[in-house]
Amino acid sequence: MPHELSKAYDPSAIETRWAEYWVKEKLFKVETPAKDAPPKTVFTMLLPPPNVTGRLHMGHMLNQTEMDIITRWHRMRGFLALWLPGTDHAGIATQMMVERQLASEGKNRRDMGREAFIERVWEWKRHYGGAILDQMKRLGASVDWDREYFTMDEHLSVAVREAFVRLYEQGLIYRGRYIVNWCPRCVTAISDLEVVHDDTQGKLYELRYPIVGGDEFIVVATTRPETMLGDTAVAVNPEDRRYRRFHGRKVMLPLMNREIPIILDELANPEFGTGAVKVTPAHDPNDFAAGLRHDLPQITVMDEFGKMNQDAGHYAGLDRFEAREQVLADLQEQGFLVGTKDHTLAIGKCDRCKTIVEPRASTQWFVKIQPLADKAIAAVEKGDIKFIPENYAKTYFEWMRNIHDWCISRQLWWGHRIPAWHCADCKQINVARETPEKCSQCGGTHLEQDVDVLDTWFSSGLLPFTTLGWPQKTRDLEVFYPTSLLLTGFDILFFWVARMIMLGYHFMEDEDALDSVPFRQVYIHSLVRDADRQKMSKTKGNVLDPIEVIEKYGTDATRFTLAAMAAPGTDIAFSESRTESYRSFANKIWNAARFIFMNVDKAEQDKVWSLEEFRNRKLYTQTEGLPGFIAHLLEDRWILSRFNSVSQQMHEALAAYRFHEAAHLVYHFFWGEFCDWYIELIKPRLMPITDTERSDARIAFDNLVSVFEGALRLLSPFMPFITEEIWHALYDGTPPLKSIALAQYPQANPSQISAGAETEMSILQDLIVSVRNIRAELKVETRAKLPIEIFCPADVQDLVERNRGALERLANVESITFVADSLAKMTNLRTTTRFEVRLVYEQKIDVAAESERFKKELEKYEKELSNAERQLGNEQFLAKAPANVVEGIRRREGELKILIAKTKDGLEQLGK
RNA sequence: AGGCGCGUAGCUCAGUUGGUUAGAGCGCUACCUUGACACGGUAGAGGUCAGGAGUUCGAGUCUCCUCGUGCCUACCA
Repeated sequence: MPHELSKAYDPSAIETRWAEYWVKEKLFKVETPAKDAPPKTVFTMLLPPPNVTGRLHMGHMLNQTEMDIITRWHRMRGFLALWLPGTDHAGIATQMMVERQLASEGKNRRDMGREAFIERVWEWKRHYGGAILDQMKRLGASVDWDREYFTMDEHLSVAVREAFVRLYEQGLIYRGRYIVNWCPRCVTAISDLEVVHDDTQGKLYELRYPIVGGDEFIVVATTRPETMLGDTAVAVNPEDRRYRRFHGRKVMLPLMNREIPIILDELANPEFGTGAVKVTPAHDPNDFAAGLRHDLPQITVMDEFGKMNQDAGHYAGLDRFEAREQVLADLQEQGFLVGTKDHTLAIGKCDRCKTIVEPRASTQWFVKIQPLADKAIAAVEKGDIKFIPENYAKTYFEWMRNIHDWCISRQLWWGHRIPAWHCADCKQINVARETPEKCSQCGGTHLEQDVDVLDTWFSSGLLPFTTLGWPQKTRDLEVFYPTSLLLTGFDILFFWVARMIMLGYHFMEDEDALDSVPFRQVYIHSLVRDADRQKMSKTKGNVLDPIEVIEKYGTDATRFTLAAMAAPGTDIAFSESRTESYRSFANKIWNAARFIFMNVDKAEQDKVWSLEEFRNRKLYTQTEGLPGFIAHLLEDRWILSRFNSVSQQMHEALAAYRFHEAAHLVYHFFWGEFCDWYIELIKPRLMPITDTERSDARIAFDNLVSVFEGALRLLSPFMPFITEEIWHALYDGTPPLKSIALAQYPQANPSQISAGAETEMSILQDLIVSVRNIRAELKVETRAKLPIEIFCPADVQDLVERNRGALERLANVESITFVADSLAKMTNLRTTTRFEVRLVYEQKIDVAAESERFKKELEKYEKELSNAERQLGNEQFLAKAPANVVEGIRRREGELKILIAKTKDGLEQLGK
């Protein structure tokens, strides 16, 4: 038996099967086109590489669903669509993960040594690193798995070294001692972006420092009293008169009994606190800068673990927070603590482990960012890169224009090791692509590679071109760069997007690429929140696991939910009730298929219709409309018109990344038009008896299957699984292509759009709904067929005559009588501007309810009429509004007058 | 401190350049197991678009203010 579809739609029974099939058959593999190959329009997109330690969350799923819809759409439109997947080695995150694992075995990395540890991480990666990509396969992501990359792959590592060396040679990478954000738990420097700020209730302590050679004091304020151990000055503002007498004096630093100068510096803001500020150059960025201006010594009082060191006097060995308490106690005891105030401050914490970050002077590698930023700003200003929604460009500019140099060295083991070798003999730094044999300056051979690794984002910032083979001049780079689109969340706008723009622009300009931007468009999607609009977070415990949702409702329904809720620029409050309803939608599609297949099978048996002939028409290769569609009857002309209108609108929606609009369009078309009306209208034609009927049935089947097949293609990027399953079944398991994903996406054929058919259909629908409506109102028994009377103009009468059967069947009508006079004074009536229809039914009606309804209607009409009249009476309006708007209102005014008169008649009649 | 966003039906959300009667899903009410589907069908109720002022012939849509709410950025001790 052909067309086998199980009775109930069960996503779990089909989805894993197709997911595996797509991967196994390498359906989305993209061969590099040969030089002399006929040119094809190319669509390239990079998957934002998830952390290799990652597990799929709703944000990923939204991101990937949107990317997949866009990629599948382009592929079906005939583009050479390359979607490149991969994972990120995620320095800190991965190292932490493995360290935790080691800890549970009672080991730690320092005991193991660097090499053994790294080997252990690789081992971990081999075992667990593919998890998130396996989850992706389950989503149906149509990536080219043969091109999967890992940011620590050999060829990507070569590219990273190349990029580093070039930037160094260009003077855009330097090494120096500066204040950086230091995480004492991760024991590494982190960039500004990796610090998250939390408003915290803290204290502001006021300390008094005695002036040397007198009995006066100067009072300074601090939130981190333990750093006073490293103070090397006190600053006052040169303009601040209060402290004029202290200019040139020194203070005795309490506890440490060290004389330190009073300096004059803008650092001190006379408006804040006492106007005097302690200066700790080794532990505060502002103080650090002031220290350089005044040539102050830097005294580091903490070690890399956040413990006080030997320069912290007898506090050495204490943890920084213990030291704080101890210092305060001692200051208090010795009378130097003069005040404690509540103070809220945005305290910086490590993005990874939430440990309070310690600003710390240390030697690090930096990228001199301004020259790169300038070009990257220009690229967006010029429109070479477009942000969608546009307002993200603002955020981008805001950040780029206030950018600081980028600290790219990390004191980790897992990552790309910095390609710099220190000469033990002459201290020369040798930056090189390959491990150097001897020092370039002194020729010595005692070279040690720098121990630091690069910030993870340094390598991911290069991906748009390194994944295509850079630094070699590959054919891939020629064909696929620049990528077409970057689709990602705003949370990595600065981390990743901005850096890709800076680095892509920089390096690909070097390559003299025709277009050096890494991507032409950036679509920023919104955050997926929970049903209560709360941000999903592990600590809140409100994280929805996409895999669980998929298991409950199916991947298609979950994908569709995300697409349907993904209006650009607004967050998504994910609600399972929506997913439930889209599972119903999938079920509807399933059952429509079953209905069609059931009839098709019978028609084939009866030799009424032939799948083979249908197959030969090759609809799936057609780009425009539904070729071969024969439309004499209204429902056929109408559904063809609707199909093309919807195709057109979907194209516009997808081109603008308006996923929710596209989803709603296809949903409404399939359910509200194709199923609710078209299938219902066509049903009688599917069971022919006479020869005439048989020949019409052939047309009916052709049309039914054509529209259905077209609708599957429209739906396919959104719901790839169910459409694949049904499409294969439609062709008896031997489809003309390996996948619906390789078929053509329907595009509108304007000549198949018929305003006339759509208008006529809407009148017929109104008529049917009106009769049903009267029946419901009168509580007519469901099965009872009743006569109706219609008063209407000749064209509507003609329309009804042509579709008499449909009206009778769908509205449960026994007979139709056209009357010559208005029915306005009759009961059981519905009135529109095109017709009056009355149900012939002798039964007491609920006069009160009926007149209530009339009154309500009347009120509505009158309000609208007064609005219309007001506008039409306004000369300004007539003069300035466009003609079609005026004309529309004028026409509506006429209609309203008629409706009001008729409704009044009806009311009067009820009164009798 | 700056910047961005949100407030539309009971709930969750749409509503692109201002233009005729503001939509969807869920929920709710009534009826219906009709040969694809109760994950269904038919009909229905439900909104002074947070509040105020302004621009305009015309504002859910543009401007300003107020209230409520969320987020991002920032080196104020």
